Amino acid sequence: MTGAARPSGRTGRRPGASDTRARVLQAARTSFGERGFDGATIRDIALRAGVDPALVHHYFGSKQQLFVAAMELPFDVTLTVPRLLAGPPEELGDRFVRFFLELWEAPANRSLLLAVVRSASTDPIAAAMFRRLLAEGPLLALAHAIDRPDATLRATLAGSQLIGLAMARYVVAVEPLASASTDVLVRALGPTIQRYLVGDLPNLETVSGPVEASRLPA
Amino acid sequence: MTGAARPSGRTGRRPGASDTRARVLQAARTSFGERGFDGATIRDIALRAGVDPALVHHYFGSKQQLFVAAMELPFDVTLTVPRLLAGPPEELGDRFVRFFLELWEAPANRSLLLAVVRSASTDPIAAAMFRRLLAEGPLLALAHAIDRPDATLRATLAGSQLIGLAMARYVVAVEPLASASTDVLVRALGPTIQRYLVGDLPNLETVSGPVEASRLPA
DNA sequence: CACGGAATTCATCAGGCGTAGAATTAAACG
DNA sequence: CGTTTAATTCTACGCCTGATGAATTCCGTG
Repeated sequence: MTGAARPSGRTGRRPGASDTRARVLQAARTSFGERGFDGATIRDIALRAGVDPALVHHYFGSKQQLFVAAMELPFDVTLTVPRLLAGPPEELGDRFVRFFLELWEAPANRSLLLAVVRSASTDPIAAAMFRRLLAEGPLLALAHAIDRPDATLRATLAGSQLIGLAMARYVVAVEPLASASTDVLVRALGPTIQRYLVGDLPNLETVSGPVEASRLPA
Repeated sequence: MTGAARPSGRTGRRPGASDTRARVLQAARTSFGERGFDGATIRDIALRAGVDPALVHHYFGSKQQLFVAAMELPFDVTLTVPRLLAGPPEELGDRFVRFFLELWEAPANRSLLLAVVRSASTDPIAAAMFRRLLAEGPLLALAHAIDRPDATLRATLAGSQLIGLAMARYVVAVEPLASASTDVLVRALGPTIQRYLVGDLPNLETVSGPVEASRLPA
């Protein structure tokens, strides 16, 4: 335990160094992660950080700005792309699923990711983050690196499966998915991701024929 | 347009027959669908129904009870199971994906389904509905009808892919998934669902060996 | 040691929320 | 026609929310 840090009782600046800003950010991630953007309250976040609610505003301005600040990813996702591409190409799906699960299993990331997913359903800014993670993150980079047609569609297809896994396993905790081991999930989902990214997706546009032609501007 | 039905202005019972209850339910579905349980307000629902907010309480008691009443499925899902089992077994995945998409594309169901998904992230009752739809709905019935091991895991795996599709396509509208045609999606997701339900999922429990044994009570 | 600026709290505001009860009107029933 | 019952609105309470501005205490610099 970090020792729940109650409000100071006395007014004015506290003696000693201050990691308050970081504590507020962590409290925000926890609260947003548990209740989503709308459900979380500045008062609750301040309480968890052991701080007066007004201080949160002093640091971050508004609830939205606090959310944006708290949702900054603590690492660079693009760095993971080469690591995923290394290794046998036919196991790429497995590697990605494992990477995705390790991301979620780490407690440091967990509440942040939960917060984005929980909030994306109702908050437009969170929805934009969500869309960016799913459609412009490492999935798209991978899909482009593998040089097959329909890269963006492939990336979002894979993303949809992974988001569904996150929803079922972490957000609403559907059994037996929620308690399944990482290995089981890799074996179950790996081939799916593999097929979406590099496999044959039959006739994705051929059938609807003239549609694309008419979509082109003159 | 249904002709936005403003509040009557005069107090007391209105002359003529009254479809108010149904209009409130429909307004509730729309509002819950757009903003989720927390985001929707009784005042907004009443406004859409052209009615005083107090009437909503008079009919349904509380916001939670209104939600439950509004989320009643307008059809019997179990009836669809035999229809899905009929036809070539190797196309079962395709049929299910098509069935799922038709469900969502119908405007009558759309807002209701959106409401459940949007609310499941934060409201426990909605989360329970969500879990029930995903783990006890037609997917589980199908998985049991096909007689292979790990039926519940198979059902939730398929469910996770479909929920992910719903999130990406309908809730946050990730392109190009949101604009993809039904046919494209059936061709892309059909084989995934097929594999989850009836395919070979290698070594799902063999590896972790003693785990289940020790889980059994004496 | 003096002083400016940063950190922290207090008190408070205006607004929206779910909910409750009383009052009013129309329909249903005998 | 009289009475009961259902439908509808009005008014309002109490609570919680995000936000603001002034007051207090400490740190850092000269």
